[in-house]
Order: sequence, then C-alpha cells, then structure tokens
Amino acid sequence: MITIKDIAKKVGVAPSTVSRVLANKADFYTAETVAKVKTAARELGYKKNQSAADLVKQHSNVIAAVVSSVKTNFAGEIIEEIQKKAAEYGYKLIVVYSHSADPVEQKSALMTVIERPVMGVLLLSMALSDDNLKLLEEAQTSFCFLSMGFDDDRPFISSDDLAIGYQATKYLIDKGHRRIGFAGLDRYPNTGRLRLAGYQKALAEIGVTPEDHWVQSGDYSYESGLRAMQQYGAKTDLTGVVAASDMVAIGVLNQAHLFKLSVPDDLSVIGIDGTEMCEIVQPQLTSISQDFYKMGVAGVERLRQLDLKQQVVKNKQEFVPTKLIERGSVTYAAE
Amino acid sequence: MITIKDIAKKVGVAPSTVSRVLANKADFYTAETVAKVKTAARELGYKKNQSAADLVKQHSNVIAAVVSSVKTNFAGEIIEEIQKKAAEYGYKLIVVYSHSADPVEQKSALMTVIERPVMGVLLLSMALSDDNLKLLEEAQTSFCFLSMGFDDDRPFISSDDLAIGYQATKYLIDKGHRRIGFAGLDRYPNTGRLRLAGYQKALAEIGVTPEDHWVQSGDYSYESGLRAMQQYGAKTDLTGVVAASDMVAIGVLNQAHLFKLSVPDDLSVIGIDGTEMCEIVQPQLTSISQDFYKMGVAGVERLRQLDLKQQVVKNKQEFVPTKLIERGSVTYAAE
DNA sequence: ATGAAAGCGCTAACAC
DNA sequence: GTGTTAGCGCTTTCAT
Repeated sequence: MITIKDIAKKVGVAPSTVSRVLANKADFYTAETVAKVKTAARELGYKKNQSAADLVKQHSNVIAAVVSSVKTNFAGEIIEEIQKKAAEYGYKLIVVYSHSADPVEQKSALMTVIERPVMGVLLLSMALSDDNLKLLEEAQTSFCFLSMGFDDDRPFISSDDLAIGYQATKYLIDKGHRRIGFAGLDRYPNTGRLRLAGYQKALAEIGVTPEDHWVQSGDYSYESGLRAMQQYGAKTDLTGVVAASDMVAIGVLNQAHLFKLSVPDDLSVIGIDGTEMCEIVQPQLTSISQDFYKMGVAGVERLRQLDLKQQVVKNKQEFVPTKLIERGSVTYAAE
Repeated sequence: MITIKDIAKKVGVAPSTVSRVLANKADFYTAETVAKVKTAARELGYKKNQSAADLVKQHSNVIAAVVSSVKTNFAGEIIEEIQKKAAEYGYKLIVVYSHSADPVEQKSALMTVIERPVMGVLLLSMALSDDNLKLLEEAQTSFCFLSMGFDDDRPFISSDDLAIGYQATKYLIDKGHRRIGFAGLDRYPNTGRLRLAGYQKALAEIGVTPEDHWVQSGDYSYESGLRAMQQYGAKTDLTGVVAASDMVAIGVLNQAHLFKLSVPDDLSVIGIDGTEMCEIVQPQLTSISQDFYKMGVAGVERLRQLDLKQQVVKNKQEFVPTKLIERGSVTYAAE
C-alpha cells in the first residue's frame, strides 16, 4: 500500500507537505512542489486512506442510511433523494440493509455503520428494537428516523400514519363505501398500528365496527395483498379495501382479477405510498402519496445542522404532508 | 468519545488488556478481569472504532457493492443474495449507488468505497469509464463486476448477454415471428451492445434485416418501453418485441394496451431479467431470467478467495446460465 | 495473565 | 513554504 510517506520520500519533502498538497490546503507551497507531489502520487498509484484521516480529524463526511428491506418498494425513491441532497453538501452516502423485524440482523446493520466514522445515520422505515435503539443513542452519532413515526421522543421525519389510515378510509367512505377492509398490515411497527387506528377511527365516525376478517395482516408485500384478497374471497361482502402499501394493493388487484372481480366496479382499492408502481398497473392505482422527496431532503438537512453544530435540533419530530392522488382504482359504492 | 483507554483507566488495567478482552482473544486473563472490563465497557457506553482497528490490522470485513441505479429493478434481488452470503462468512455489506453513465458521479461512488478499508468491491451492472476503471485497478482492492460482461480482461460474473439477445429473439422466431423489434436498449454499456448483437444474429439466421425503426434505444426504464411502443405506433407491422428489461417490457405492454392492441394476440413481448415484476403484470411476462442468486453468491465467494489468499482467481470471467421462463406475453405469430 | 511500546496512515499545531 | 512532532483509537509483538 502506497502512503504519503512513500510520496514524501520519492519527492524529497515531508509527509505533512504531501498531506497538505493533496488536501488542496490554501497554497502555502510552491507550484513546483505541488506538481512534483501530484505527479509522484499518480505514478505510484497513491490512494488515500480516508479512514485514517477521519480518525485524526474526528470527523467524517459520510451519511449512512440503514434501510429496512421490507417488501414495499419506496426505499429506492427516498434513497435517491437523500443521495442527491447529500451530494450538494459534499456528503457521501452509504446504505446498509436490514430486515426490520429481526433484532440480530438489525444490530449487525447498525453496528456496520456506527462502528466507523459517520457523520450521521438516517434510519429508513426501521422499527428498531429497544436494545438497538439504546445502542444507537449511546453511539454519539446524530441520527434521525425517516418514514416512520414513534410515540416516544426519538427524532423522526415521517408521514402522519394515523392521518394516512384515516384519510384513505374516509375517502372510500365519502365514495359511499361502508364495508371496507384493511389489507397487508404489519401490526408490529408503529406505522402499521397507527394506520390501523386511523382506519378504525374513520369507520367509527360512521358507526361501523369492522368485522374481524376485514383486517388482514401481512408485511406490506405483494404476496400479502394476494393472501388478503384470498381471505376476503371471491364473494366478499367488502366493497372497498385500504391496502397497507402500493404493493399490497397490487396483490389485491391481481387476486381480485383472478376472482373475476372488476376493480373498481366490484371492488375499490386504495394504496399507500404513491410509488411509481401506481401508474404501471391496470387499473392505475389511487394511492396516498408520501412525500419521499421532502423526507430525504429534510433528513439530510437535519444531519447537517447537527454536524455544523450551528443549532440544536428543534422540531425534532416532524410530519411531512401526504397527498391523495386519484387514479383509477376507486369508484362509488354500488348499491 | 469513550475509548479503550477510558475503560483501562477505570478498571485499572492496560489498554492492551481491554483490547484483548473485548476482542474475545483466547482466555489468557482471569474471569474477574473479563467481568470488570465488560462491565466498565457497558457502563461507559463504549463503542468500538472499527476503522482504527482496521487501520492497524490492515484488514476489513466489509464488502462494498457499487450499484448503478439504472432504471431496471433487479438490483434489490442481487443485493439481497450478496448480503445473505456475506453474512454467512461474517462479512458486512455496504452499498453505494451511482448512475452508470456519469463518470463524475461514478468516481464519487467509487472513491467512497476504495478510500476506506474494504475487503473487496462488487460492481453491480456498472459500466465504469476507463479513468474510473484505472482508479479501481490501482486501488489494491479486490473487485469483481456483476451482471455485466466486458471484452477486456477485467473479472466479471455475468449472464451471457449475446446469448440472451439471441435466445429471446430466437424464441420469437420459433413462434413464427419475423418482424421483431428491440426496445429500450441502452447502447452505451456492453450489455446493450451484446444483446443487440444477439438479436441481429438471430434475425440474420432467417435472412431478416431489421429496419431502422425496429430498434428503439432507451435506458432500461418503464418510460423507455412506453416510448418505444409509441414509436412503433398503434398500427405497427411488428408482431413481436424483445424488450431490453422487464420494466421496458411492461412499458411496451401498457402502451400497447393504450393502443388497444392485445398482448400477446396482436403483439408478443418478451422481457429480460426475470424479476418479480413478471408475475405482477397482466398478462404475465415471458422473460429471460438472470440467475441473480448465483451471481451474488459467486461474487462473494470470489472476494472471499482473494481475501483468504488461498488461491489466485481462476476463471476470472464467468457466465452464469440464464433461463427462459414462459408466461403469458408471447404466442404464435398470426398470419 | 498482563503491561509497555511501537506503529497503522493521516493531519494539525508549532517551529523555522 | 516546509519540516518536526505528536497523536487519533486500536492491535500486537515482546517482555515480565
């Protein structure tokens, strides 16, 4: 491995000079030195060990994103936003994946990022176990949860999941639906519980108590949607379904299709997330869009504020607005 | 920041002892010491600086994946495989994203991983510019390209893209098609050129010369598929289309649908990749499946061999077999 | 079984 | 402008 010492020796200067030249510090050295150093670096195939630099500087410009590889597909969209915003500020982004539910794998993913110098960590749709949250809090690293809210005091930027559940359900109610299912929901993380609560609240307002089989659990995946619809059955008495994610909605759509049910005429379906998938399926999917752009940007900004120590985080818990986009999967209830 | 020194001071032992205990080195110390050290570590909220350890050990157990965020969606599948296999060997995985086409962004992504201690880097569907390839080669880091082949001597594990193009086209030909389009192709990276060559070869065998407008360029995205089909037009004389990716195929499908063309009756469409999307769309998509499982596993294995220095890489360039999965988007040509 | 000391590659005072 | 020195947090001989 080639180090600055090797360059220093070859050029006949001190390692510190090499360091300064290569770091483009203000030009406190002759053009000649610069040229010699840079040439030598190139010739030797020098590659900086940024970790060593971070070690002495006690600072890194790497943002880490820990992403739950949950079977919905919005992660890509938000990662792209984070990356773009990070690049604007000269931050790099590394991503590690974990399954939201398994604490051991969670810990491994978390450790991967907090055991090395990172400027901050963004947790994407992660429901961290208590142990792992403690780990993170003790790690002396800035962090912020994205796209998942909590009822304790940890920092997050998320959609208001209670509102989402409510809004989706209310929308179907306003279209005349009263027998409305909720499909593909993962009750374990907060997100799921809140969306369910919103659903129940909207139904309660019109005096409807959901029957047990109306709510079908799952894991936000396409398969969950398929299964939920299979449970509802071809002769379901439901006229509308709130799906826990777009992928679930598509599963419901396809299984309904297999049952020869027409969406939206026989069954209205509304998704959650507003991913690109909505426009790709037939019929196009009416969905509650989460503002992934805003979440990504706000996440990076927040880490940046902490990095700059310009200000303490205010507004630690922040909701970003959602928007219901009407497409073709919902219509008025029949009767 | 709490270091082993702090623990050492608190417990009244040397830092080296703390290091040994915490690293679970063979039990060359009393149970009492172990207990004291571990307790102190917990109490102080000690967090290891793995980078510092890597620095002295001159070794890391992190595999880095550089992923081109090209608009096809197989990356998730292969990353999952890599992660699983890596975990088996105790390696961690970090992922960085880049756009395949922009050398500056490529370089930034590449630097992010080679400037720190990594055991090896896997390049996923990345067409590295010459400059950046040189950078990588000089970095003294093991690497291997995945899911993209090359005609120089760099190491890769990929599907045989020429064969893919040929196989897809030949399949349509065997179904009686002669006027066959190729949609959504990115000619820039090798992958695209090879698939196109395979397509041309298959057509040449039956004495058909593709007309200019049969081949529609793109970037593997859904939108590319839409656009390609728009170019072909509602009254296209094509009876079959080879799509450069599943997402392109779906774009073609949907635009055909808008044109009131029935797939496969009016137009047969075959995709490439074999992603989960194939089963989700209507009609289900016949596609050439790439074996992402095998690529992920083989990539990790190869890095591991290099890491262990057990053997030099043989079989540096390796093709993994593809498989044509018949679903519902192709049928016999009409006439 | 544990301590002392050296050093990984780099940067940042502080000299000169 | 550039060299000297110290040290980031950790591991690893080599002693004892």
